[in-house]
Order: sequence, then structure tokens, then C-alpha cells
Amino acid sequence: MAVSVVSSGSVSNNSAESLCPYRLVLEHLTSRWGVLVLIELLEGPRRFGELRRAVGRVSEKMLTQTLQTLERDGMVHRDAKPVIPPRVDYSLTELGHEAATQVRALGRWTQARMDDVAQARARYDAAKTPA
Amino acid sequence: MAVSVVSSGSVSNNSAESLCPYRLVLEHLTSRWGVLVLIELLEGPRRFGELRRAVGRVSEKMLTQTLQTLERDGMVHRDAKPVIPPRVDYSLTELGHEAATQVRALGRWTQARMDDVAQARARYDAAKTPA
DNA sequence: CGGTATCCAAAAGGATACTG
DNA sequence: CAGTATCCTTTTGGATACCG
Repeated sequence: MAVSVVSSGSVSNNSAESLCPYRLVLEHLTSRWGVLVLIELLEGPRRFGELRRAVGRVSEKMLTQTLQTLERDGMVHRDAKPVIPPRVDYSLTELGHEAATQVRALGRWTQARMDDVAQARARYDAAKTPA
Repeated sequence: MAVSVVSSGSVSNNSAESLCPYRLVLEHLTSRWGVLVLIELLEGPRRFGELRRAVGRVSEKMLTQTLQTLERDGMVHRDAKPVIPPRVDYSLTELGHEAATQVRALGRWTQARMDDVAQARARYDAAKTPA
């Protein structure tokens, strides 16, 4: 009856605030900036500034936060070189590589299906606004 | 240089507010309640109240919003029976079934890897708080 | 039952300034 | 360069009340 990823039921009712732990990790992987960081890192190691430019419009705060979360979850490896000026390289761990590959697959699937989505929306909107 | 899901680069810089369209759809699929609804519907059609109980602690507002978004994107089919009291069945479209399958796969992978994540976190936290 | 509408609290997110 | 700290705006989400 309830939603579970593993068996046929039960979401493992998230009491109040905290959802089941895996849900939190999943949200990190699929978060707005997490997705883009993972996909970019799939191309190879990147410096902080490179990621910033690659991702587009991220504030330093959010990129930092995203990277720290992914590092803590064991998805991203942070290599800070003790030089002046500072140089920090980020790369995927093996775990992160597995995750990123799946995230990218879902992203690609979505892109490939955007025409279907657009058509569905057109139908939906037309039905809603017949006037 | 920039993150793209399709080629080797470019996130397709999201100018300001709106991200590229596919990113929005991806966020619908991977949203807090979207994930749980898709996974539950993979088990079969569900009524509004059934989904509400299965997902756990969702407000009516959020479940309605989630279902409407997924319906508009063509992932979910809504079948409202004209009876008293009202009865509405939700089910996955073919598109939604494809999406849900991938979402569930990512969810399952995450669950299967939770031990690795926990260990990574323990290491990270230990390194941060050596005192 | 299956919603919609409104209001309010909480969290996410960005701009700016500053540091090692 | 790669952050951290602070402030403020925007978005998200829940509680409540009401409707068909």
C-alpha cells in the first residue's frame, strides 16, 4: 500500500520532518545544482571556478554547499592543493561515478522525451482553457 | 566546459530564473513527492486517498500540486469518475512508466549504497571534527 | 471524497562583503 | 582562487477552512 523502492509497498512513512535517510541522499543527487555538478564532473576533474562557469548561474554559496554535501555523501572527492593562490580540484569517486551515470541517463531520457512532454502539456492546457 | 546531458559540455546556461525546459521536467520527476508518487503508481492505479496514505505525510495541497504537474507533463493519467462521492483514479502513462522505472532504479541504487554513504559521512565528519 | 483558496512558517537561494 | 559570513528575497510547504 505504501511506496517503497525496494519491495512492493510502503514508502516507509516519513514521520514529520525527516524522510528516510536514502531519500535525503537521493535529493542531494537530484537537487538543482547537484545534477549539473555530477554531470559536469563526469567529463573529468574540475576546479571550483571551472564548475562555476560550467554550471552557469550558481552563486558561490550554493556551489560550495552542493559540493560539500556531495563530498560528505562520498560522491565527490576534494583535492585542495596547498598553494598560493589556492587550487582545489573536484572529481567523482567511484560511488559518485555510478550515481552521476544514472542521473545523466535520466537527464538524457528527459531531454529525448521533451517533445512528448510538450505535446502532453499542449493537450492539458487546451483542455483546461477551452474558452 | 559547461554541463550538458547530451554532449560533452555546456549546461546550457540557465539565464536567471528559468532553467532549460528539460531541467524543469527533471525536477518534477525527482521532486520530493514526485518520486514517491511515481514509484507508488508503478504498483498500479491508485485513488487520491490511497496515494495520500501510501506516500505518508503529504498535505492535500502538495499531493494535488504534484499530481497536476505530473499530469500536465504527460506522466500521469487522471480518471475522474462522475459519481457521488467523487472517485478519481491515477495511473502512469507509458511515458510516466518509463520515467518511474528509472526513478525507482536510482532510488534502489541509492538504498543499496546507503552503507557506503554512511561510511563516507563518518569519515568526513571525523576529519572535520578531530577535536 | 477530492479537491480549491488563503494564510502563514520554514527553508532554499542569491548578493554582497570579507578572509586565508 | 576558493571559500566563509551575513543579510535579505523568493520559493516551498503545511494548516485550515470551505466547495461540488
